Amino acid sequence: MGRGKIEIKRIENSTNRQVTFSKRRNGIIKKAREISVLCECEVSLVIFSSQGKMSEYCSPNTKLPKILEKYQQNSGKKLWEAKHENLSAEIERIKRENDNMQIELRHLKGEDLNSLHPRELIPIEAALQNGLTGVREKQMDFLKMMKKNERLMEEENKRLNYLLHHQQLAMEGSMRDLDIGYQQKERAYPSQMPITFLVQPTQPNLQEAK
Amino acid sequence: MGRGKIEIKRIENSTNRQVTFSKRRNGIIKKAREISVLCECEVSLVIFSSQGKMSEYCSPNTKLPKILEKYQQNSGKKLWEAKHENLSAEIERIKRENDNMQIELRHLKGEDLNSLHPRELIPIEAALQNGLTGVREKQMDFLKMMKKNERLMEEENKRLNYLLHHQQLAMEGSMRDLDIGYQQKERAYPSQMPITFLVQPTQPNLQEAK
DNA sequence: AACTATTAATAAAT
DNA sequence: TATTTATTAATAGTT
Repeated sequence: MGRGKIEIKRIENSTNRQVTFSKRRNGIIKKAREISVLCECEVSLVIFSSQGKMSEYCSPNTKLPKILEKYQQNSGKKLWEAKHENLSAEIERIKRENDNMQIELRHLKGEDLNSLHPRELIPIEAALQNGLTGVREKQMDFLKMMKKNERLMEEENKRLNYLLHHQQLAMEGSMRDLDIGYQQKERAYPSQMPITFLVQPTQPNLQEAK
Repeated sequence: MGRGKIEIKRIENSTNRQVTFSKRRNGIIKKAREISVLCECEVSLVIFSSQGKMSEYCSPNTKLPKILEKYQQNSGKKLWEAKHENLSAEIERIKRENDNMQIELRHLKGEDLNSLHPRELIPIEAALQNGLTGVREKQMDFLKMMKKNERLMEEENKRLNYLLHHQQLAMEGSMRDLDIGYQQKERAYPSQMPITFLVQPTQPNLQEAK
């Protein structure tokens, strides 16, 4: 059709090819729309020109993903399924793992025990006993550490008390040399205890052991 | 084109529509092939008839997935990416769940306790104590049930013993009436115990309670 | 981008 | 369903 018949092979003249592309692209898109309307069918048409420009037609009331889904089912070809299969398999694997842990957890919490054989209770009991021992050991560790810290704090306290007391004695001595009246007023407060209580030992290390 | 002009709207006559579909489908596929050859472009055409039959054309040296990949890039539309993202998100979610359970399990098993604050040990200890109580309760239940079954079996045994004994006495009675000499020979074996031991009570139900 | 001679597609008939 | 044919539609080459 046209002023002359043409062979169906690549059009060498670039401009010509470009023009023909434009005309035929419009033609084929029109045809696609026509068949979809006339015959109530789903059509998906995607064209990339040699310059990479995209044109598309998709029949109304239809979305490309839907058509592609059907395409996969019909052709048995994998478009993106392969990518998804990996992910789906991964999900399955993790879910199974999850379920197993869930069951184990429930058993350890004393739930769903009726489904178990008496034999199966034994390792669970052992694990619980073991865990309890571990937790209590850890608690004892903490207790010991706290006691140790307390002891250290007491000693530090004593040491600071001692230092303070001596410092005060020294200060009182030098003040007495400067102003006897003022010093006497100060002396009305018992000096040792209040000052000592203001001293805070550094935060004891509760995470000592690893 | 044809014997008359037609309006572009659904062809109501089913046969006609079918015929037109067939002709135009061939036509559009031919056009698709022609433009792809003449103009060196990539074409993907998928058609589903109203009966659900699929036809397709894909330009040579091209695969549909490749075209669709380009389609996604060009259109910005998500064909399968959305699904992909959903699956990935799902995986993340389950993995997090998984990790949490793993940690809980390890703690219950007395592992990785050093990372915990002493405060956090308390609920763990409680859960373990609770679980242990549950498991031991269940074990006690089984024990009780077994003892009960044993008692039932003993009683059944006694009953069967009693019945057997009486039956034997009855048999001996009637045999004595028939043949005194033969019967005396039989009497040489003590009859009660061996026969009784051959009686097996029916399988006791170990899964009684729910 | 518009025109038009010519081919191609196809609607209706067979 | 396939073929034929009259007619319309598409388009190659031209302007």
